[in-house]
Amino acid sequence: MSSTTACDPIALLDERFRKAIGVALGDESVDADPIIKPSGNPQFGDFQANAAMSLAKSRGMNPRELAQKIATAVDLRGVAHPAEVAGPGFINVRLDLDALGAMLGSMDSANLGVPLLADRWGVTVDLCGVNVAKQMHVGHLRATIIGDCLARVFTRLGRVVHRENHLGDWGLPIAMTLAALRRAKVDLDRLTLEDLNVAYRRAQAEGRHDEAGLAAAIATHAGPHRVIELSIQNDDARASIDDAKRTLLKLQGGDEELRRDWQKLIDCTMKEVFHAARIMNVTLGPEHSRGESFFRDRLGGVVEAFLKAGLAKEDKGAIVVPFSDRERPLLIRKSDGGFLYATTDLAAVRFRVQELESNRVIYVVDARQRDHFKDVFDAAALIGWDRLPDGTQAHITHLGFGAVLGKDKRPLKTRSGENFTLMDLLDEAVERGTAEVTARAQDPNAPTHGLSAKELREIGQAVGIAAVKYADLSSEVTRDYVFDLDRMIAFEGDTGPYIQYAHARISSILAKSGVPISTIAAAPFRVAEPAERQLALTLLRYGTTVRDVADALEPSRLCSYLQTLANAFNAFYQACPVLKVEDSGVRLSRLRLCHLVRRTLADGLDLLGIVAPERM
RNA sequence: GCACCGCUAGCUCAGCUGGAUAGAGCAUCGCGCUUCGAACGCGAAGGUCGCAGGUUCGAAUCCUGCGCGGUGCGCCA
Repeated sequence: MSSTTACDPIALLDERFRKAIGVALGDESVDADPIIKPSGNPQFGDFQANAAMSLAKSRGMNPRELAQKIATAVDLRGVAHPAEVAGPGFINVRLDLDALGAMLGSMDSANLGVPLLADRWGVTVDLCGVNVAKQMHVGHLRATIIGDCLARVFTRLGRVVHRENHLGDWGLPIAMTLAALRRAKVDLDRLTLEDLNVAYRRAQAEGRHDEAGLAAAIATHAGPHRVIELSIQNDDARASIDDAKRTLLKLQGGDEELRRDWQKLIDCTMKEVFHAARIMNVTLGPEHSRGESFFRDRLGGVVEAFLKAGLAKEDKGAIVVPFSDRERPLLIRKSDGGFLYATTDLAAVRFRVQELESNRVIYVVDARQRDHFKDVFDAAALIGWDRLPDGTQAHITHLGFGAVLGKDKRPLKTRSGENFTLMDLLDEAVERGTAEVTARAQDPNAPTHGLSAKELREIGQAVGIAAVKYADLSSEVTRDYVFDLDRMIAFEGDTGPYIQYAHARISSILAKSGVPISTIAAAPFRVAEPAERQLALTLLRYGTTVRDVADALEPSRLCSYLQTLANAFNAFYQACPVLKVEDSGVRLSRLRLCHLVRRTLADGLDLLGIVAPERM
């Protein structure tokens, strides 16, 4: 028995029932999934095996009879009470108290029952995805914290993780902004992100001129938005576009002065990105930045490789990669010889798989780019860039998250009517969190009473940011994102602060007990009360939950788990006295349960990138 | 025109390879602190799971069609 199954009742029961099914069907070589699940209702026990019904169906047997055979054959000695058959063929299992205690003891180790995945290859997570010269908006919140969470989870599972912040730092838009700033003779050393953002938008507006693009958009039934967008143009654009193109050529040519100015735009942008990352408790620094410019010398090679492999062809002066199963090809070189973001993305796929040696690449990017990534990934597969040097197949996934809109389905606005930026959201969250914490600290009985304003603000930030991050991470990634500040920064119910609160309560109990941790950690578990049992069973699901989050790329499962655990603790705490209970054995057992819950909550919150204060 | 995503309680959402009576939170109505932290717990009420067929012992879940909403669709990124 591995250290993981030692504290995972489902894995243990799976093993036992697998054998029993072979025996019951009279064929020892049968290896069918017993389908072990937690019981939906405590009256049916702790777990159920649901395999008998489907197995009986495919073999033309009576489901209840087969269930009975399996229940008789299964060896649950030292694990659970005898299995019972119910309903159309459910097999119910109730764990033995000693076994439950032993499993808890096994979980109460350094890794909390989280399995280590032995895999020498890396996992690359494409996250954040900011554009130079643009303010971060609430959409970047998702790309940043979902990516950060997954990176933490894979790291926790023992994988080597590469965080890749694929900056939009190259190409015509940046050149346009740079050219516009230079024309306006703006002092780039005193640049603010707001100046940059304004210049970016103005440059974009000025540069909208694209007759060829418009014709193509109409001819290929492009969406109405695109057609309208391309239609609103004027001839003045020609001049600024030309200026931008000249600037881009000089920049690409290595012009020293231009290169320095370009770097100033990046520095100005990233300063705020890293600031936001610190506030959000996201692990993201300069070492994770690898922008489009990094790949600029590889773009020609990408096109050549496709041409050489016979996978690309010329079409109307451009180079495209056609697909057999759809009309739309992937454009990798424009008719004017320039490259596109598809070219860059192909270079990045190749780099991530073959140079970073990742057999798992996850793109946490807006769902609207689904078609684009499908094309890029398919093209990469055609040419074999989805395989590591030794031939190992890499799994490349676009984790597309939904649009971020207000209740009115329009872009978010602040009270003053400006665009709602990420910093606006974070500032508001920290402010409200601090106000909440400060208000509660006024109570003389509050554990936070008497803390300094600085301390209260630190806690307030942790609480406010937890509210925002939890609200985002707890809903299904792929769904559209309906943004409501008041609900997002809520502190009651199904929220991040609810989980933090449980953690703080436990920290307080443990401190108040005066019992050394070493004594607590050595106490035998004595799980008797229903609320204790429920809490114990919930605890034991932690390891598989973390693994499931990585498999499914769904942070919301971890949120849901932690919410259930905190809830089970609160119910337990209500029903079972800890410090006040007479029996010292029970008291120590409950303290150890508290300690294990605290560690699990802290670990889980950390995987979400949420700080768990001792007091709040 | 084609493709993709979504539709579950008044609101916001869970629902894990099809399983027992579809679950939370918010809001509403009750109950519980001379305090092991009430940012909590217990209970009540609230649902033709978009609609219609189909598959089967069993469907919110799988298949088909339709409706509504959103998004995307070659020289921007």
